Amino acid sequence: MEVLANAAVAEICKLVDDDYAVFRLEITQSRKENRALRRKLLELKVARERAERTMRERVVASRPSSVKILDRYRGMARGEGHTTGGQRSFVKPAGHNTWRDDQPITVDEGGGTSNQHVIVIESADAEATGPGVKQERSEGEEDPWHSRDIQAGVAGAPPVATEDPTPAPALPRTRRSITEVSGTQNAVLKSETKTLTVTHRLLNTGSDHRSDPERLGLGRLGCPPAPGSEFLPVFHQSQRMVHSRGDSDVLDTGGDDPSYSYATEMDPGNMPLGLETQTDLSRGDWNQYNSSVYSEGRLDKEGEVIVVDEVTVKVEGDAPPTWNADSHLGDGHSQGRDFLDYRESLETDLNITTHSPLHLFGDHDPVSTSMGPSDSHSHNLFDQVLNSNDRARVPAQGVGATSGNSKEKRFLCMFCNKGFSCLQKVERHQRVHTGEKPYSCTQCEKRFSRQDHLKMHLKVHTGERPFACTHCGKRFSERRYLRIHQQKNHSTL
DNA sequence: CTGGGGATGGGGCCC
DNA sequence: GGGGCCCCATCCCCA
Repeated sequence: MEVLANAAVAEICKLVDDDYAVFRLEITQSRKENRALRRKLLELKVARERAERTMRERVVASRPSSVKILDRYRGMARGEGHTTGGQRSFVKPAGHNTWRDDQPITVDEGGGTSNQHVIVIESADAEATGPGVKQERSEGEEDPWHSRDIQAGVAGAPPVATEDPTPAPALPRTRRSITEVSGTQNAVLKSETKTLTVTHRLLNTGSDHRSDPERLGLGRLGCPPAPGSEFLPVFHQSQRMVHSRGDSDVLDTGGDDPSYSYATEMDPGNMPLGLETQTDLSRGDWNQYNSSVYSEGRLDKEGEVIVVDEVTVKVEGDAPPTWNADSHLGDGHSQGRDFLDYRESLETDLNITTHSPLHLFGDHDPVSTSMGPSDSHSHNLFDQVLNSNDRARVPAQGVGATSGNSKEKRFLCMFCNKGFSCLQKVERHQRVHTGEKPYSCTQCEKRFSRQDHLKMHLKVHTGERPFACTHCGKRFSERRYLRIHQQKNHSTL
């Protein structure tokens, strides 16, 4: 037994290491690409400045009245600017000859300095060149994989994002950038700036559906259409605990934070940027695992493919993460720390509108499943999800989860694609996958995913047996027991 | 093996 | 429409 366990652990570790190596390779490639882009940008800038200078001299010679304007522009380009318009320039950090990943990019805007954070999620076929995360750094960030903060702009005004006016070119490599500037003026910059590219395919259930949000019916970042009805994959994150007893379960770190409870559905018209965070989480190597998970769900409803390839993540701020993967990871797997930290950085910002259930899958590292809420339970989340999928899939194969025979089931579980008629149901259902058990018994600390289950459980403590047999007087805690009892013992009566 | 009982997931109804 | 609740089915454990 022990030998088997050790062998299993060794295999798991090997898988982790392999995946980590792949991931690191992708990171490296992405960084290289990012550096190249930065260099290119710098060259363009220099060339433009030179051209402007030339033009300025020419204008000075002909129209002295233009000097002021051009000087102003020039100054702006150097980062001294006082522009109020759309012209912005990057200021190359002093002392560096080339752009590096960790260099801040200062966006001079209106005399203030803003941080420029852009993440572009490009189509999945970029995988051919290595599905990497090309991260653009901003001030205060030390390492892209430790980039802690993704703010979806939930609080306050909705995030303003401007898509690149030029329509995304057709495949194979569509790219769209949405730039947000977190700074004094919260202005929106178009992405003539550098972009951070994240390759991702979310919920690609296998078909070769490409990543045109419009085609997918996402609008800007919305919900994909589905044949016959609106299918809304629901991303859900609910509160951790309702009746917290302060137990030490590793996954209750978010329990006391009221803001930890939120649920979001991908709404075509109101798609918060949190979605992007979500999608970002599952990019890269996760796809490997995701595909296996989602393909299970796909068995139910072939053709109901949800693909989100191009989404944008807003990165800003310096808010520290509230949940550290360190506390959830055993030692000996620190190789994946960066990986996990990055993931956590995307997840733990409480302002993120949506919360990726994928984080519960973690990477396809079974060891990491200990991060799941079900850690304290008899089986890990990995098994739980798969088993749950199997279970949930059964009824869906019948009439079809979205066939709408009785009631239109337009809310799709993003884990298994199972359809539900209302949002609460799918949120409730998704706890099967996430392992969330927000309802805790105050008597025995047992937890439940549903309130009614907790209520039922409480009868164990109270000894409540409200259902009495009218024939023999025997009492039962649930009606079903009474019915079974009566069928067996009093069926002839 | 069987029955009782706890846990859990889905569907439906009511407010 | 959402939340709460109930009913039902199923799985599992245990005596």
